[in-house]
Amino acid sequence: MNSIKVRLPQLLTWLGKAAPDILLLQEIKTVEEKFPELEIGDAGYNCAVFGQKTYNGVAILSKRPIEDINRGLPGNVGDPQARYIDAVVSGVRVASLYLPNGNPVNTEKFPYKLAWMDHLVDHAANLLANEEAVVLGGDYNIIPADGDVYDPEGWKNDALCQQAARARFRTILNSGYIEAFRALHSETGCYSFWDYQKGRWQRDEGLRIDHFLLSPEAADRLQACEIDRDPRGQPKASDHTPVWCTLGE
DNA sequence: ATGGTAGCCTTGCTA
Repeated sequence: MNSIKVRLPQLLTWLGKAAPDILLLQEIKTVEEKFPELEIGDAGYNCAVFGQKTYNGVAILSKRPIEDINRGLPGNVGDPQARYIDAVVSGVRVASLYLPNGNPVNTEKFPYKLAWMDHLVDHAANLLANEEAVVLGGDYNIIPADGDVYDPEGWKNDALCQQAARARFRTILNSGYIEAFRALHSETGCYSFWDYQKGRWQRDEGLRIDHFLLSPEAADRLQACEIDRDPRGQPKASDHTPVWCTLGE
């Protein structure tokens, strides 16, 4: 979302219109003490926040009570970056994650991304053992396939397209998760992010990097998954736009 | 033409 402080009005507008039961936020760019819990509470939502000054920061908003909150990616001890929070809402384990970008590839940022993904692979597999509905949602900074980027050739060397990163993403899928949007849609050219620069939004030159991964118990309940492009076209928009999914009983 | 925009505070770094 690129700053909760700047985009609180847009967030409240969207909450009022879309009225989701749960909202997963990434890149709030602030600490828990400065998170606008009062305003969001007035809108009818509880908050669970794992914040950080300046960069990163994730949160879960929910109409229903948020239970068993866990801050930080289990197993990734000592990680100074706030990129993962999970909790239980209405019996569903829900995670909001902000996977490292990894660019430039020839710096320490890329191995940090891969190491973070290795922990996510392990944690996702561990969650499957509980045989509960699990939804791992957020900014994965992974372009799963060439149909998910406007210029695959131009992006092939970017960290978001690297084989090593895509392979780890597929490992999670192979372990038993489905990627909700792709499970329900075969069409390409559907994007969740458009860079601020070079008129990418106006040209519809985007990336699909925001995903929901669902355990079998959640996948059985999946009814719909869509991208709401409307907020990206509004004034002072985030460079990401909301992706949503619905689970039945 | 190694550009361009946005947000944070570290007026450079991250995306």
